[in-house]
Amino acid sequence: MKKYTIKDIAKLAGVSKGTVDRVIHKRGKVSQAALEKVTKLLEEIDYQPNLIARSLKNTKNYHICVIQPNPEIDPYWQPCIDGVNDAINEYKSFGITIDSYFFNHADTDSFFKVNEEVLKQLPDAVLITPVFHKESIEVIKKYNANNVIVSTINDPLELNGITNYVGQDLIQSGRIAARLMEMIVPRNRDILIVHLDEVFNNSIHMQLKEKGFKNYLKHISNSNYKLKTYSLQQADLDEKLHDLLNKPNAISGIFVTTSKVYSVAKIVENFPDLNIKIIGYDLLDENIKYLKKGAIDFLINQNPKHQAYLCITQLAEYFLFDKKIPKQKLLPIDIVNSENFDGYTNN
Amino acid sequence: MKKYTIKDIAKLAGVSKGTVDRVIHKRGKVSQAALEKVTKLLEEIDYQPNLIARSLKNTKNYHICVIQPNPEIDPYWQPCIDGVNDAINEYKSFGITIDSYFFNHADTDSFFKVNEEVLKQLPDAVLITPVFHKESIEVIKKYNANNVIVSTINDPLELNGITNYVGQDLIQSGRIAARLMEMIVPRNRDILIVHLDEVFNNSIHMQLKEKGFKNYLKHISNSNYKLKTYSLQQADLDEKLHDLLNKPNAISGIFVTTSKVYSVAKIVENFPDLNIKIIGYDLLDENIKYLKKGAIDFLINQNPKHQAYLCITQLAEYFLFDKKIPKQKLLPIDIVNSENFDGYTNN
DNA sequence: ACAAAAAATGTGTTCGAACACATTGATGTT
DNA sequence: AACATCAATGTGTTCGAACACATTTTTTGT
Repeated sequence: MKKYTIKDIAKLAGVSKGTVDRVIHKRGKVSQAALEKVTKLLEEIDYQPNLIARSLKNTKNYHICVIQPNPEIDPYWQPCIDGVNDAINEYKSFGITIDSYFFNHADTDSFFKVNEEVLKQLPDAVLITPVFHKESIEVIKKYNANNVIVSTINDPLELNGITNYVGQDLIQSGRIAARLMEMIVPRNRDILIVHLDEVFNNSIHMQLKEKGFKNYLKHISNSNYKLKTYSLQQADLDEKLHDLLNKPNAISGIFVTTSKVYSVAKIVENFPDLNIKIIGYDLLDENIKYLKKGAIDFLINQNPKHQAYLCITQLAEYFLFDKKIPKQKLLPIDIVNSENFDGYTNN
Repeated sequence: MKKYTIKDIAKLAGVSKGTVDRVIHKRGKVSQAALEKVTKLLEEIDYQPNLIARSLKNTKNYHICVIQPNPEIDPYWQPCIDGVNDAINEYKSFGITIDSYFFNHADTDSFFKVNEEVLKQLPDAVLITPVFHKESIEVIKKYNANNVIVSTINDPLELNGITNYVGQDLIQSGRIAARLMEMIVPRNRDILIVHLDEVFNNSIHMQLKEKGFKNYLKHISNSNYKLKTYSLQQADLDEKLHDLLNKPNAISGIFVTTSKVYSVAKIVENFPDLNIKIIGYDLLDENIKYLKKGAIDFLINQNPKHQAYLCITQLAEYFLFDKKIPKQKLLPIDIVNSENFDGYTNN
């Protein structure tokens, strides 16, 4: 199982390593005879270039900028930083530098400002978390014009300018929630779908989850759930939810399409007799607290940490080892309950 | 953000690269003055050696042998091969060769024979799937005596001779099943725990799962489930299960601790009125078929493919880049239903 | 047939770390 | 003073691929 080098092949073919190199890289300037001889040999021994030697030659330092919402404003984004940090540690000695930039996810201006700053630096790639739908499309165009590779996570923009998207199938995500709900909420009951955020949010992921949720329940026979949808900001939640829970024909299940499910659980906790089942998103500490108590029944893990990590990893492997980047990478959608959350938080 | 090389540091410290090298590798033969100057400089600029250059120098070809049950006899083991193949593709151009060896998981002799063959080759590392508990301990001792690194997956042997174990917390795995069962089976009902395999199996993972399952149910108040445990080989299943299902006070939930859950579902299917909930293990095609139909309610994914892949990856990164191997790596325990299995099978 | 142009082929250097080997300088011994 | 000893330091080569540059061979035009 010898490892063949260019030199070995040159000797075997009776030519110089320069010629072998020209054949491998299709640089031309090679006679038909030499071309055939070397090509045949390369195939025969299944030549695999030593990627370590190859990338050693390439001494360039690659620069990746990460642009994401400030986790101090919304803690949901903290795992992204952790994922990025893991990637930094893994690749810093390979000549890849990564800088993070934060914007306020309630303020499109800050988003534009940060992107301008990044664009000035002309990094090799940017990783954008597109919470602002149409604004993101705008800035991505600018990056494309400047040959900056654009990667996105979390929210599929369906855009040509994006090199790779790492995320989840959000419609399917909604279907999963519906299937779980079906298993734990008796038929004919009322189920609430709640879109909940601190601020107005023009990203579409909540709508896609709702679509999947309804879609699943529509196609099972005799389900007869009564569905109601509310789009709320956190400030309004308390009043609205109390209204609903105090009505006579109360609800039996709540599907919260965001990571803010803990604030729903906090209120519902006070109505233990209603035996309301709650399903929501993401492994925030606050969510896990209620999951352990049994106030939240299931959490669906969007795995932002792994999304960010994987995205950076793909870029790094592309720069360093010429590895192809898949246009889209859909991560598994983890179902989390009070017993298995540990495996997802400690990774 | 310049990347400093040994040469840079030599120049800055006013010494030769040889001296810097001696400091970095603590080879001695360096004056106190030079040592201090270089050490200080290294810290100041947080010197990170270029791992690519370092490993280029190391031209050794590492050899890893994988020893696992023959997937043609038990298809559960096919994903391991897929995981290993992924790893092969990823590392073949880095000077890592991997050979697979299969044994019959019903025949300890074949296990010994294969291990003998592997030992003769003196590979750098072996990846063993220890389905035979005490036999595995025996062969691992031999590998240790010959300085062959031993990695294991799937079944924690709690043994000193093992360099790394990649797997899951099996007790917790049982608890997860119990938590799910609790959510979908009404209280006071009968629940069956079934250990099911084609052959007699002396590995302990089934016992650990049972322990976790019982442990969880014991500690919830008023659960009052009646638990019964059966250890069966597939040949005896049909008769035994029919017996049980035809009794008056029939069971409402079945927890199968192995991947053979499909053969339970196949029988239970014929008793739709009993509305029996089934939870089992692993994403075999046959299991997913029943999961989709609703005959199986949940599958717990042990992710053998990722276990194998990760194990090889860790070894490779250790050989190539001196990366530390964690003694134990516990993978998350995935809860799979009819809607999210796709994300786990297509990876 | 011969020079010039073009094509084919060969040679040598580089990347950064590792290490074998060579050189320097200080100290001690006779 | 001459020489051996030994610690400290410096130099040069290697790993495999990539590519610039040098050299040889072939083709073309007159």
